[in-house]
Parts: sequence; C-alpha cells; structure tokens
Amino acid sequence: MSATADDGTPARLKGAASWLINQVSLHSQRLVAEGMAAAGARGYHYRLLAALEEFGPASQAALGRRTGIDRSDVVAMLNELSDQGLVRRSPDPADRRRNVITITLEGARRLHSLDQVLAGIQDELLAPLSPDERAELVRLLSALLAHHSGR
Amino acid sequence: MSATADDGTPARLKGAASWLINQVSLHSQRLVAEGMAAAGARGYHYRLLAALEEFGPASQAALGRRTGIDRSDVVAMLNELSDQGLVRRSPDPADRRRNVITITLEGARRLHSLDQVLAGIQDELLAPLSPDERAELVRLLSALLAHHSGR
DNA sequence: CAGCGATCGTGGGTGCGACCAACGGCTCGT
DNA sequence: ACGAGCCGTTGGTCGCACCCACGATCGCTG
Repeated sequence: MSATADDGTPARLKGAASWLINQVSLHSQRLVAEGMAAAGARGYHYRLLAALEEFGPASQAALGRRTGIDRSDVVAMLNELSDQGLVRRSPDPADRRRNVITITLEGARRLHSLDQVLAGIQDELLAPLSPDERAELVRLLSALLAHHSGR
Repeated sequence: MSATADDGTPARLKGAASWLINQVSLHSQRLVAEGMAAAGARGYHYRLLAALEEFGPASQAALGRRTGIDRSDVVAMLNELSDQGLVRRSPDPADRRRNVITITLEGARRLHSLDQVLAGIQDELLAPLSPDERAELVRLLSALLAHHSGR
C-alpha cells in the first residue's frame, strides 16, 4: 500500500542474529549518544565516571582495563573530563609513572544525572517488552557476553 | 585469586541493556568482519549482494534504501564490488539518472559462500544458548527492531 | 647495584560504519 | 517550459575501537 515500495529488508538479514543485534545496537547507541550529548557528555565519559565512583581513584591504565577503553583514548577522555572539572588528575607519589584520577563532587553530580538519562533510555529502548521479557533479554545477552569474555 | 585485580566492570554497566547490547554487538561485528575479511569482503558487501539477489536488479538509491546504507557509501561499495566483477553497473535506458545494478554469476557465487560464513558465525555467536533460547533472543530483538523502525 | 623487562602516560595513526551537504544531470507533473 | 524533486558522485564529519612507538619510571634479578 503506502511505502516507497523500495524498502523491505532482505530476508537473509532479518533472520540473522548478528544483524539483529547490530541493528538494535545502532538504535541503542543513537539513543545513548543523543542523551549524553544533551548533557554535554558522551558514552566514554559515563563509563569512566562510573568506574571511578564505583572503585574509587585509580590510575589511567586501570581505568582503561575496567572500562574496556584503550589507554590512549582514556587520555583524551580524561582531558575532556578534567577540562569540565569532573575529574582531577594528579601524579601518584607512590609511583611516578602513574596519575591518580579522582572523581570530583561535580563529577559525581554529573554521573548521577547521566544515570537518570541512561535509565530513561533503557525504558525507551525496551519499550515494547514486558518486564519479564526485559529480564529474559538481559539474561540472554549476559550469557552471550560472559561466553565471549576472553576478548 | 588470579586476574590483575584491575578488571571487573562497573555494576551500573552490567545491568544496562544498552551496554549489554552494544558489547554483544561489538563481538558480533568483530566476528562478521573477520569472517568477511577472510573471504575478501566486508559487511556492506554482503548486505548489497543479498538485496540484489533477493529483489533483483535495482538502482543505487533503491539499494541504499533497502540495505540502510547511505547513498554515498553505496557508490564506494559498488565500485569495489564491480572491480571484483561481482556486480555490473549499467545506465538505465528508461531513466538516465539511474544506474541499474545487476548481480553477476560470480557475485551470486560469492554471496552463497558468504552465506556459509555467516551461518557459521551465528553458531559461534550464539554458542552458549540452547535452540529455544536462540529463538527467544531473535524474537525479542526482532520486537525491539520493529518498534524502533521509523527513521 | 647495574641492568633489563614490564608498565605507564602520551601522541600519532588506522579502520569501519554511519551520517551530512552540495553539485550537476535528469524526469516528471503541472 | 519550468520548477520540484530524485539520482549518482565527491568530499567531508563523527564516534568508537584499536595499534604502534616513545620516553620515563618501577621492580626484579643477577
């Protein structure tokens, strides 16, 4: 009926789990990116702030390991975060190779507001699913992620 | 015991569906990219070939619409595909704005071999899940994708 | 205690996928 | 016959994930 008659996705793709996951991930990433951008942040920022609040001050390398962000990218992100005063970078007196990264009060405040944003996004993302289905989805994805752990 | 004691993902992330999806998607994309690369192709190529075989010859714009690939990216991919002789690009006599893209025999052959690769990847990706769980996952993801259709 | 391997921060560069803006050519409805 | 709109193409941008190389530093071992 309507539609440009030019749409319609190849059936091969609609059935492939890899395709589905990537597509949903795309929407997810778009939602996250938009939400973060609206708060003047980005995905990497949230990850780092979360790791900092949860595990306390840490070296940049440790942060990278925990968040799965490359060491070199951590540098850039930390520059941005400290420019915004959300994080403090000070040399580690006990090991002069390292910097100790500390989340500031403002950083924590920002993190919590991003938490709100993120929560809203979860809801939007999972909108068509019942609570049970959401839990099941999380369970299945967690299983997959756990299995493909060893990067 | 083991482990660098520096790993461990923030709890906030482990519970977020958006995070899980993106992580799984990352693994999925890596698997696909590796599989495709081993066959001298890449994700975009498969999408285009699949659309061509399923819907027959089409204009570049139509291909873009069907595969979700931007018009400008379609150009580049089609250049690569026709360089490999997998696709033919000829002017549309009925509408001189358009090119008609046709999949060649070789293209179809390549597509089928990529199908094999892809099938193997599905298996690897979903390895830890039972058949029922796999079906359920596909169902849930499809629901999400259908809901976030518009755009 | 000299020396060497490993680790840390940093800078630079790559790749892929997804997008956007703008152009000249062409079609089609009115 | 003309303007709105589509088509192919070029040439960017952005985010995320990665890699390599470097100098400084640490810590173990001989």
